[in-house]
Amino acid sequence: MDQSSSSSFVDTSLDLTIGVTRMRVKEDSTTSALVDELNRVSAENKKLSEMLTLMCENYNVLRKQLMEYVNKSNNMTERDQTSPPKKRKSPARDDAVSSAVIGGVSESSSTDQDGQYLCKKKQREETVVKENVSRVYYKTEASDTTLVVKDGYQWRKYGQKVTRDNPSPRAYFKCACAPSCSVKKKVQRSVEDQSVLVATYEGEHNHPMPSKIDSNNGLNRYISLGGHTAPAKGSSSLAEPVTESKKVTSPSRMDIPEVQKLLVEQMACSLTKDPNFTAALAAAVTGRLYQQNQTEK
DNA sequence: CGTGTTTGACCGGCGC
DNA sequence: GCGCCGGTCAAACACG
Repeated sequence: MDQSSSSSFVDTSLDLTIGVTRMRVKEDSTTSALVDELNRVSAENKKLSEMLTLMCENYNVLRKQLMEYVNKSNNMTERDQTSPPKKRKSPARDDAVSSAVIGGVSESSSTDQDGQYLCKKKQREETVVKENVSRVYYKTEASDTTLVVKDGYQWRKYGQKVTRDNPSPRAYFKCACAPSCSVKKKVQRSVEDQSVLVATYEGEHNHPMPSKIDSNNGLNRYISLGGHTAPAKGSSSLAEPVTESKKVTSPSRMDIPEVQKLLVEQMACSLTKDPNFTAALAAAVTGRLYQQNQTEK
């Protein structure tokens, strides 16, 4: 994963204050100076665009590799599971779990997510075959204390527990769409990021999706990896129903341009949340306006 | 009153 | 065998 390391640390910071200081020194600057400044900014913008493009390409390559890896691993562990889920316990819970990644959130992987809990589990369960389990990350407001994930299906909550590895309570849901459907899901906040809900789905729905609720919600954004999906920032834990039909082995349904578009949105969102960036941007804008006023007089 | 949620009790697996 | 812990049950409760 050399490419990721090289692309993940691309410095996209803009030194927007340079123009301001220069403008104050050269209050009587000519139009050519302005053009030079404009050219410089344009060049920098172009450079940043190229870097972003490179980053997107690297991201796509990594994504492709991950999907291939997930497909390969699931071909070996899945599809021979015919026995229904046990009533009580399914010990091999997390082995075949692959995770979705939320754009803008540093959800590295399921191994980082669960930390030592997963490490301990994996030590004794590496060879155990398991049922169809998927994990989905939902970005929510940190202040939102509800563990409700609207993913298109109807769920009935049947329990809640505080687990040892996570101070946040874990909610247990059963599919309420059909009595014969034994799909369960567990929803718990991420240890690392309280604004992220981790929903673990067990089993497969043996019925169609009841409704297309929330499908008209344009705020729903997902970046899927290896058959898992996750909403983007500001989606308020609403999920597109179509994502539920996906399984671990299914490839991403999102087109590459769509992913790139979302990536850009996530980066923009991250930048706008950076106080240093907004301060620098404000200084640059005010400086530019000041300069324009000076030149017009 | 019906339906969904909450929450304490209980069950069973697992490690020591 | 015992205790811990995750998962489930079911009575109590809330709400429309």
